[in-house]
Amino acid sequence: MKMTTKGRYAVTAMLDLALQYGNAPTPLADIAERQDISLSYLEQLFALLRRAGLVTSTRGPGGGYTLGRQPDQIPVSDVIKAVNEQLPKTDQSCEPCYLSQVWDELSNEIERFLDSVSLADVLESAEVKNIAARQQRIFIERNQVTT
Amino acid sequence: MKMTTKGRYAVTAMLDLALQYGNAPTPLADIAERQDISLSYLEQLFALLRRAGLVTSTRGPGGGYTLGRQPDQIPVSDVIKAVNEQLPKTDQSCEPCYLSQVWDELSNEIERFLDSVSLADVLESAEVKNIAARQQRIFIERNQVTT
DNA sequence: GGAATAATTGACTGTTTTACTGGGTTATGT
DNA sequence: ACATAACCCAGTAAAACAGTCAATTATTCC
Repeated sequence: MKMTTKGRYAVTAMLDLALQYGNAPTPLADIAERQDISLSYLEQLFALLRRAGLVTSTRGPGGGYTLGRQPDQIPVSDVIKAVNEQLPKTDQSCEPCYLSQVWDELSNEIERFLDSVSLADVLESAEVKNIAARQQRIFIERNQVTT
Repeated sequence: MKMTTKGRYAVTAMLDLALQYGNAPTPLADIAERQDISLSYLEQLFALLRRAGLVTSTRGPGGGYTLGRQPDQIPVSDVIKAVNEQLPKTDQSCEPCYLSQVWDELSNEIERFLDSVSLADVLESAEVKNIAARQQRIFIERNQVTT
């Protein structure tokens, strides 16, 4: 799981869309102004988000973008992965450097956390910590069995 | 909390050092070979790590680097922050874009998680999930009070 | 049909970060 | 003295980031 400012832009824009959910499609120009992001940069990001099926588009006047699913059905991790998508992930052939794999485990732990947090969750800011707690209750159970 | 490959390099190298903890100082050349990282790049990273007090150095033959503290006293977050340290964090003057702040909360949640995971924890790979669980038990309590 | 809207596409630019190369100097143990 | 290894610095190719600009296409509204 990569955490960069690019992912931050994408998530912020998606949160904006989530706030408009249920209303008419939102033009990128509106998001650009509200979130202070360059319109053309948003276009790039939304091309990726659309390819990932996270948003649907409507052209013409009154058109714009809409969330592809309900805000509570879109994990933050999906948004981040959509804009970061680089495939060269697993480098085999590296026998002695299992330490990199140890790092990967840590990274996966974070990914699992973001898997469990939806856009709707994030919007109810105070709620975020509850989600963390709820999701980690699963960890506890998992470890009570394993350990 | 920024998660990049740079941080991954740094953490991997520090984990290598953690494995040698208690022995003689480890030359960067050894780490470079074992972890397949460019020596000069390691030098750059260790300059930052040393400035952060995470490692101590010994010059001359038989010299090298040693962890500044015990492996269980060094959180992963410290390592990542040490090599990423860029100060321009808080951009005030942005009144309407509270959505960015919402993202920050999420980012902080991850940072808190990595605060609670030490190098020693990471090494006992299986242990990582236990840490996650333990740390989140605190969240639960925190939220039981708050909610 | 014509005009405005807004997505879609693509090429192109400047800046920053990444990851690395290579050179040197300084300290230190043998 | 000499080898070792940290330290320091200058440069650099490639990538990622963030944005600009222009053109095209689909749609709605008049």
